[in-house]
Amino acid sequence: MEKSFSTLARVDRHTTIFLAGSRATHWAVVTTGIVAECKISIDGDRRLTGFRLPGEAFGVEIERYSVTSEALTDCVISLLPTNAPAANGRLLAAMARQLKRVRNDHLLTTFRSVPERIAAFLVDLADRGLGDCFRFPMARSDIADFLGTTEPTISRALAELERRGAIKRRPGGKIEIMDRASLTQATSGEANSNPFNPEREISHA
Amino acid sequence: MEKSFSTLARVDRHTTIFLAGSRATHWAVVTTGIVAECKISIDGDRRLTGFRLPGEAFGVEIERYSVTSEALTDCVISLLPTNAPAANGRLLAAMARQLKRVRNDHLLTTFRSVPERIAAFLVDLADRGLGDCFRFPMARSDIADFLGTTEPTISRALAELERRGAIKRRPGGKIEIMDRASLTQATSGEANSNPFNPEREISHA
DNA sequence: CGGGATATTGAGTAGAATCAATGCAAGTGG
DNA sequence: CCACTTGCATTGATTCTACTCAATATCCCG
Repeated sequence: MEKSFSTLARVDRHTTIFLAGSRATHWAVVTTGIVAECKISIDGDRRLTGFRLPGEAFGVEIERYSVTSEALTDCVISLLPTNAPAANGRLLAAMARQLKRVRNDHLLTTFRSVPERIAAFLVDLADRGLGDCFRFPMARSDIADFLGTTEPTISRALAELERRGAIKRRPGGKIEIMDRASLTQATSGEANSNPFNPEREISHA
Repeated sequence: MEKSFSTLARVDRHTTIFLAGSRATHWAVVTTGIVAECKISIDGDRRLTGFRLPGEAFGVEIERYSVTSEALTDCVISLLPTNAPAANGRLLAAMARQLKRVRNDHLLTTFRSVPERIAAFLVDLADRGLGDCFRFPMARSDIADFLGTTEPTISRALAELERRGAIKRRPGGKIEIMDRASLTQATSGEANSNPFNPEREISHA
């Protein structure tokens, strides 16, 4: 793999990194912190469409950004130019991965009940590198925004999942996944691994 | 624009065109008919993630397809090879458009109430070439599947929108958009055009 | 040890799902 | 050519999930 020109940048919490509608000159990879992709309506309503964890890309578009990328925590990101002919194949590969990720984000929000969505979200985060015992790296309000629900309902859903023995709440706000099967079958009623994913993403560029 | 090798294919209703998980050798553009992208779980649960109308592309991926593409009606599609080095820029452009479309599909499903989602969906279809008076090109059950609701609820939502004067049901199952503003403000509470779209897609390859 | 933000719990209610029945339209065979 | 069948859409009655508004608890930081 050839070396391409990337620059590291430090970004404060709540900073807009790429603005929807503006020219897509760069794309980026999260080094540390959490970035959210979102749409913001005229009246200030914000809708999160996905989270980007360390190692994941965002802003992978041509022409103009279709979503706003915002740092949910203090972040370090790696910026790459969109128009670098030498790295064209790389942009294509990144965009293909991005497409799969966006589809996955979408899928997580399609489950009918909130406990199902939370369960799927937990498994997704675990598989994306957080492991089986972690603290949510983003606020409840952000999760609620992404999953199309509210903070109280998230709390209740977590309580419900704990009652079922699927998870356990640990001190420090940590959540441990105790019974993966019961979490994934909460999302399908039958199968014992995420039934919608033909193959899991293994690595990131 | 250079000529690229595409082949036309006729596809019967309910046929799977690309299967999630299989090798992505081709992508395609709908010529006539309606194609749906969906995820299918082990237990047969189907979840539609988006509709592709004439002129729109689907299956634009590398390596493997992450969703299944299925003909909802009898279709004619135009197939293009994924690995055609001469048309690499074309694939990138198609994928970038696809990414925007998938994001838009996702966004349509994020509105909290069903009337909001239906309203946004109506405006979206109108803007994607169906105009202001059309018959839904797909079954109610497919719309329900896509919008995360049920057929009865769709009927009620349409009745509600008609009561508000936003739409009018015409003979032959047609629906006419009477008051676009009231439809779009049903999706935000304030603004008078889709508040989430920084720019509308104008053309297709 | 306070104080502010964040998270959980509680009571009441609204919206949508469910189950079931009816309406409607197009196609088929007698 | 009309009755029947079949698939699709709408309407109705009930149940239940999850939202809302509010209060309380917990965590983290100075």
